[in-house]
Amino acid sequence: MAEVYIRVAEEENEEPMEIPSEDDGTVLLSTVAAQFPGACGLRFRSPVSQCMRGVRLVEGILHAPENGWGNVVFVVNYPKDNKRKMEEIDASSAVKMKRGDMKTSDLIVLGLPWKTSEQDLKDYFGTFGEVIMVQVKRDAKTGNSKGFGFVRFTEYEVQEKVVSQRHMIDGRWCDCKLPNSKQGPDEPMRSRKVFVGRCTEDMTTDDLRQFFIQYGEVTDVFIPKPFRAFSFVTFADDQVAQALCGEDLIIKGVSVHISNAEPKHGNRQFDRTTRFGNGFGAQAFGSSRSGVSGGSTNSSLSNFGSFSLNPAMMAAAQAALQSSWGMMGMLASQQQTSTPGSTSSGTSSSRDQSQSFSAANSNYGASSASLGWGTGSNSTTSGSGFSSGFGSSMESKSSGWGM
DNA sequence: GTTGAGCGTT
Repeated sequence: MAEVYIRVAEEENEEPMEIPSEDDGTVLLSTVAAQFPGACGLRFRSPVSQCMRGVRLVEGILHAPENGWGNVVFVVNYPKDNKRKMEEIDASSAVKMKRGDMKTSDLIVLGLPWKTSEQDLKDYFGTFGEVIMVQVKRDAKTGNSKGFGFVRFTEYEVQEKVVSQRHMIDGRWCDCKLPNSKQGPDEPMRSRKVFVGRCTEDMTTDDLRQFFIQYGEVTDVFIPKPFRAFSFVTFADDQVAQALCGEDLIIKGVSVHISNAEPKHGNRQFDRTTRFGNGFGAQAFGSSRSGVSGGSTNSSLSNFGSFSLNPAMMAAAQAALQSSWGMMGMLASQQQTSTPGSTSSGTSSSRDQSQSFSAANSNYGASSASLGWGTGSNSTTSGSGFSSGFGSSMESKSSGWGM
């Protein structure tokens, strides 16, 4: 049977990407999320009513509208669209807004194929917005690329977009970040990254990404190589990350432990515990919890008041609603296995430039196919325990976590 | 087997 694709785009007018449906005509949310990280649903403009309509979503499975998927371009829903109003009063974004003058800076582009040229970078990044400058760093003598470069945009919004996702450039996944030289005291980071302990060797970056996406948008997964039984998962939203700390989650039938990611060695950290001290009704935080993993929790819950809970609660609610991991896993395992060997993506550490896989969108996510984890019971992870990581340590991460 | 790469000649 011929494969059926549906057309999905981030915005109504953007160029759609084709996403494969399942044999039964449904589309897995995880398939959508593989291309649009953080996606939580789809909507489309009804040709009849001209209104946007939601696509039915049950247990992680998207069901076609009554007349089938057709040619309509479906638009991705993100949790933040629902959250935005609340986020506007969220402390962190309020602080961000307050700071106002957001200028662009050079971004380091890591993981470039050796062959990538400045023109290639310009062509690629030009699709995001106006590019002021690109560089590929090369060895002075040989002229060979060092595998990284820099890019700068005119618009800060574009920069934010670019750092928020990974980039397929000439067949390799690349990361764009603020360079070390630029992440100074004025770009503090609350930790969006968690440490995942007790990992097993068969957990791939895709496995982790697909698992953790149920809690919120995942921006990075790092698995040290060679195998070291732990990994790092970075979320778009620090509160999601913090909410997970302390949890024991079941991935592929294995209990992993989530805790704070410690600042990477070599990361300068400026101690800047006073950041919150002024301007906002923030005296409450002043009481320092300097340690990362302090013990006592319950006292600090009250401080943040109503708003701090929202993103994490959304995450929890989402997790509860999509208790479907067993099912998704089973469906995924019906897809054809492919992708010879490669455990794929992530911030892959092998600089094996020999990989020349076709950059075409083809079958990302197919690599998740082989996961046949038997338990249908991830639900154990969601209901309980989401409270534990809550109170502690939300406030302390004013900086130093630029990871 | 519970804390990760790589960071800018001019």
